[in-house]
Amino acid sequence: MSKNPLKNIESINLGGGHRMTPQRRLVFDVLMKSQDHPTAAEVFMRVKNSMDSISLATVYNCLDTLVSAGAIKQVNLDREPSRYCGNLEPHAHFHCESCSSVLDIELNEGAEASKSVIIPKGAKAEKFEVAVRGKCPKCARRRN
Amino acid sequence: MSKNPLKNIESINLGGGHRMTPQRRLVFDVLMKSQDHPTAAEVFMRVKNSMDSISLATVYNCLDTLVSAGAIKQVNLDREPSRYCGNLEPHAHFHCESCSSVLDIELNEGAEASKSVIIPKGAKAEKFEVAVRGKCPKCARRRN
DNA sequence: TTATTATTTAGAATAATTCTTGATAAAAAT
DNA sequence: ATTTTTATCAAGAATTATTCTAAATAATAA
Repeated sequence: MSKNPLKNIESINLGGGHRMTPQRRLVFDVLMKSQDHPTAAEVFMRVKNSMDSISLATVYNCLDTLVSAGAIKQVNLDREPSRYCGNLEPHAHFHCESCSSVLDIELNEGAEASKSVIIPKGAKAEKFEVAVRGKCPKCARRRN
Repeated sequence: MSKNPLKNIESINLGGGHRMTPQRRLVFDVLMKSQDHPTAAEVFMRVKNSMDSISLATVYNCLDTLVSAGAIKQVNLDREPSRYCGNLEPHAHFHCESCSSVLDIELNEGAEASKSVIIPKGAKAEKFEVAVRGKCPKCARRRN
């Protein structure tokens, strides 16, 4: 189960007249239940179990809406399909170069990523993102 | 001019029987002369000035070969087209959310990004990447 | 109710990138 | 020097993730 301070979907304010719909609820629930970082296509397959009539376009729409509302996170690594993440706690991502899986990794208190770079004069830094690439525990063990 | 320890293209070993060709040389030269981080399409346009017959597919091929050889870097931010970077010095990227430009930013000695995250037991971290998002000096000034 | 606005769906469209194929060129072998 | 092998190039087709379009449906507001 992902760490998400939103007790449930009902507490999400989608904003701007957006409605909470069965489709959005299901997409959100799937992400809350997911340990991995599914792509839109994977979310689609999982949601289809509960609602066979849902379309891939709707899954994309729902994911976009939930990302905009700050209810979930979108994770982009390299040129691979976007992945989605229900963990709203600040964290970074570990990207396995062997199996392409994505793992959440914890941030070290007191060693913020923001301290590791020198922001150019006049620029306004808003978000810092750390991505680690390598071999996940499973793949490292198999030494492939 | 990008910081690149390779004096010139001739010193690049492409490896595995790969040849240094006029097209690869030109693509490399364009990146050496670029301050920005051009996309493949932009590299294509710039290279076309020197060699009108070159094709976009060839530019993609050359970029891939040069990236594999370690002569240039590929920079992927969000789902935007890949950008290419002739700066081989360790550095991070600042991504402007207003104009989509990409700036190289320096790393702070002694505050390595690797210290900011906790690598899972058993995983082998190979590369650390810091990306900063915000407004570049130009866009921050215009407050848009 | 009626009018307005948001949502869903299926499929078409888009765009970056990769793949395919035949032609060309360079390198290696004879 | 030819022949053979291998690598490269170019044009365009194919792929794939994602977005867009348009019509149907549903929810909300008037």
